[in-house]
Amino acid sequence: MRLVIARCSVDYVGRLTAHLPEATRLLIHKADGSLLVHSDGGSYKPLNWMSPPCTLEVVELTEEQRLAGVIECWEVSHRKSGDKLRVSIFEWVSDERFELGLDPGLTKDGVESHLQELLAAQIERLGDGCTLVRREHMTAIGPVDILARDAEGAAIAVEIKRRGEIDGVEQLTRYLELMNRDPLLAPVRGVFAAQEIKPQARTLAEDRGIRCVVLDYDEMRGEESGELRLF
Amino acid sequence: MRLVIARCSVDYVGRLTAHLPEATRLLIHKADGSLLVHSDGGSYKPLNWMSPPCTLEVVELTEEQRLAGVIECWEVSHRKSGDKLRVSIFEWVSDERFELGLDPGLTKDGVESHLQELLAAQIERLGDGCTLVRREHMTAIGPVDILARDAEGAAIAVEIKRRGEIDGVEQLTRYLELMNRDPLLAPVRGVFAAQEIKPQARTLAEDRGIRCVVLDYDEMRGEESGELRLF
DNA sequence: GTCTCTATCTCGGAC
DNA sequence: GTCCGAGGTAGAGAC
Repeated sequence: MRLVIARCSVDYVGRLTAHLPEATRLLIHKADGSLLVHSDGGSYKPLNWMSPPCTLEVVELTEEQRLAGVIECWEVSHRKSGDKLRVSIFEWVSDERFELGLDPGLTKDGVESHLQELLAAQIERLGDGCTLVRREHMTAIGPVDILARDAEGAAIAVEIKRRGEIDGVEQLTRYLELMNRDPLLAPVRGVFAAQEIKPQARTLAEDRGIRCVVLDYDEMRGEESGELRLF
Repeated sequence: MRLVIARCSVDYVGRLTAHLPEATRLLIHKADGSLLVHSDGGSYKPLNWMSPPCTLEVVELTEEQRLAGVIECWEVSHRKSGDKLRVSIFEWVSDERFELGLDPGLTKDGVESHLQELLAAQIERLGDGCTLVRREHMTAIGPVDILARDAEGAAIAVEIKRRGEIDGVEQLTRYLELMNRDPLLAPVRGVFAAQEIKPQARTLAEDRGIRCVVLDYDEMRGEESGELRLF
């Protein structure tokens, strides 16, 4: 990894055109060839960048650049898309290299799949007498998160999100339309389950006869660990 | 901006739980308090991070940590959500500070708004005799990108995307449903215009009677500059 | 390879 | 502030 602090301007030409005026910034050139341009704020996302696979080339300065005060120019090109990042350097502040080695990487827990797991194990949260048919029930246009049956045996299709927004309702609507054409399943009712459901999404869902269920993640996790203690 | 290279492990507790095992990494502590943890690859997105507004605190080491070889421990807490990032440092490799100052920021060009501008100026691409009514025509659920009328005076609602995908068709469908309830506008036809239209989106659109129009950005830009030259 | 959906999405704009 | 839509979305997983 090469870390450079320099006064520079940056131009990107690719899926869009973008320009960064001259200022002092952090340039991170990673071992995989990628380049990140960071300012001292506006976290996480670089001001500009080039993703791997790409190559950095120090290019010859034109007379025009030299007169403008440029002392070095980098051209970072994406190997497939042809996108280009041009960094014009006006002043070096710092330039260092470090050997970091491979990173063991991040382990995560607590996302949508966990919610799905918990709801499958606590399917009665959909209503008394509900039973699980299966998780990831396949349809022609993709898997429905949970397929269940109510106390009377009628099918229920459940779409689970961490945050329930309009596109989740649309997704469930497409599944329901398709599943209701299957005489073995129809009629299928829809349930939109999420930790948090946005007002617009709730309105759209209820307008379409889809029931909204807010899931309490901590409570569900507590119930799971409580059950585990019984064994 | 403080740049640290250190052997460290990182734990995040917040919207999810995540852990990074001990390894040498780059820690970027920005002027706004945010912290980024980067490895030497997998560009753009940090392995872990904390967004502003947040505060970094050097916390007392427990006996357990000391025995495990930790020499310093940071706790970065988000001021509102309570999310926490804990960085346990085992070895310092480098530690430097730089004054970068405020960044003038990025200027962009070439996105959806420009496509909208161009299509408004070249509205005949929708068909001979078409006329522009207005851009960003407001409806109760949001603005329609372009409202136009065909040679016969019938209304046309246009949704513009850089890449036309299913959710864009759903969005236009919602607008059309609403607009067709308005006796002053109805009947309103839909046009889905994009630089590139995905097969699934095209199928869905045509199934709903929405016409698909592929926009050639370079050609439209050329026509614009060609017209400008005439003046 | 393609397509699809998630994301500690981030970011900006409107209300 | 909240809500909503766009993104050079990126990234993972299924087919």
